[in-house]
Amino acid sequence: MSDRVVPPAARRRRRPTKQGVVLSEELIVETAMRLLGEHGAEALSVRRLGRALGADPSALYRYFRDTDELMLAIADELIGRTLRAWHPGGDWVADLRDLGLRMHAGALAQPQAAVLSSYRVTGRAYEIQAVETALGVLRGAGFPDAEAVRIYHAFVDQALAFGALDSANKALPKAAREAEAAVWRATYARLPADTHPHIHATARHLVTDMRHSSYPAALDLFLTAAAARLAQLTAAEDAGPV
Amino acid sequence: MSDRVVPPAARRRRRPTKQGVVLSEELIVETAMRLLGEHGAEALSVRRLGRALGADPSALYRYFRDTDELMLAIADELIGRTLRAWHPGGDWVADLRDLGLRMHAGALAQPQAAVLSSYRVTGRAYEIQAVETALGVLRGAGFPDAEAVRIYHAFVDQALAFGALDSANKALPKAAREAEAAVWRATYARLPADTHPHIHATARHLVTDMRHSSYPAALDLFLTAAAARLAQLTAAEDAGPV
DNA sequence: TTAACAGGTCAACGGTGTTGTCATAAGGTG
DNA sequence: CACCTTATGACAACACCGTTGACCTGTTAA
Repeated sequence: MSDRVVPPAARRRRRPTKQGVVLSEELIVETAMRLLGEHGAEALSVRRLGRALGADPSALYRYFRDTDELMLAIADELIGRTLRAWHPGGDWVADLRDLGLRMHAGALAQPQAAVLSSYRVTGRAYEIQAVETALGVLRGAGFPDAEAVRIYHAFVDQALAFGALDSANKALPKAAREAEAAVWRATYARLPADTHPHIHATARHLVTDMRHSSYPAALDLFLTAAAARLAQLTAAEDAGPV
Repeated sequence: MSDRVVPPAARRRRRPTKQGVVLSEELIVETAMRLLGEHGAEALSVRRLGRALGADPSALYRYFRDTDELMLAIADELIGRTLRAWHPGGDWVADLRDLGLRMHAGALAQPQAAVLSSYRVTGRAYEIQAVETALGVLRGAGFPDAEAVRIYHAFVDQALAFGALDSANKALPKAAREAEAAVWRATYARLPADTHPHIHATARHLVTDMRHSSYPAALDLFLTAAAARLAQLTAAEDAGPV
């Protein structure tokens, strides 16, 4: 039964469900995102989504082949939102910092979509647009092509990787997340100085620091190093022959 | 029934299962990792694990409170393997680079386990040992406590995040991975210069560069920035009052 | 030798994604 | 307007999943 899903363009009849709701791809994605936002990652299941929509769970399979396809639709919408909100201003370091933070925040806004989509190359419109723009920022800053690609690659993977890591953590059941916070307070903060001198000495910092994402710090280190690299490259160019 | 799990130290009787297997925490973790490696993440369930062990699924609950605790045990074993192979030599930059590359390689060696465990704080023995050692390297290098924790946090999260990202990609079904490579060759490399000038200009580099992990590059940028930060800190200290 | 009990087994519960089948309302056609 | 086709929603069932309470039995300490 592989022809269960009808391509969106071919949809014409919109029979309402028993409860009077007229389904559509958009409505389903929208409702799924609302469920995720309101009740967390574990609240999203085909059955719950069906209930929230006022439709039989199996009706969703007329719109998405499986849950994975639904996740990708959510992820795609996410990329679009991030990109639409970003407006480069001319300072390449500031622009990249802004883009990175927006990608990270966008991932955290829909953690479980981010977890599933971060490591995929879609080749779709929004992604291409993002690559083009980011590369433009780096080349405009003065990076030679090969270097621009290297920096771009590291930058985007870092944003995606941290986005996924922090999203995965955020998507954890509440009990597990609280247990992790407790580990820092109850286990690490109580290790004695004689067996674990370094943890003991920094325990206070560990408890406060490990609660938050390290992405902003990592991003700033990244941008610092990238700027240094650019300075180094242009200096070599100025000194050398044409 | 919260006393279902008996602490490992208190275990004494080891009744074999119906099929003659003598269970243990180690055997369960080992078997779980083998299942992950052989049949992918979706092959790991309590019931399948029980079958693979030759025991009733519910027997596992004598060793782990729930599946989450089992995941943490797997994560810790992964850390342990990496840690045992790492021997710091005194140069903090070289040591951290080596540790980062080993963590990344360790994740790729067990991609399925890495994907599931990278974002967990276990509070178990190996993890504690890893935190202690890495903090020691940074404090030994001269970072003040708060800064050592910040750098440590960014470093370890970066290694885990890239490890998970690249693992997830590696664990993709073969067809999907090939499709992704094709996207760079067939879609990105063919975009015309007038609509996508930056992608067009760097297409050659994109095709070759995006195939590989960007972690080594990101790690080197990270270490460069960290070293610069240390120099800056010690310079300020030398200049200022005692 | 025996009594306690750790630990393996069984059966059941309420959840999950998914699919084969059926019924029916929407929409085109005459 | 009536008729026919068919898209699409509903239903029921399947095979899983994690988890738990009750039971049973081999191991071990006394």
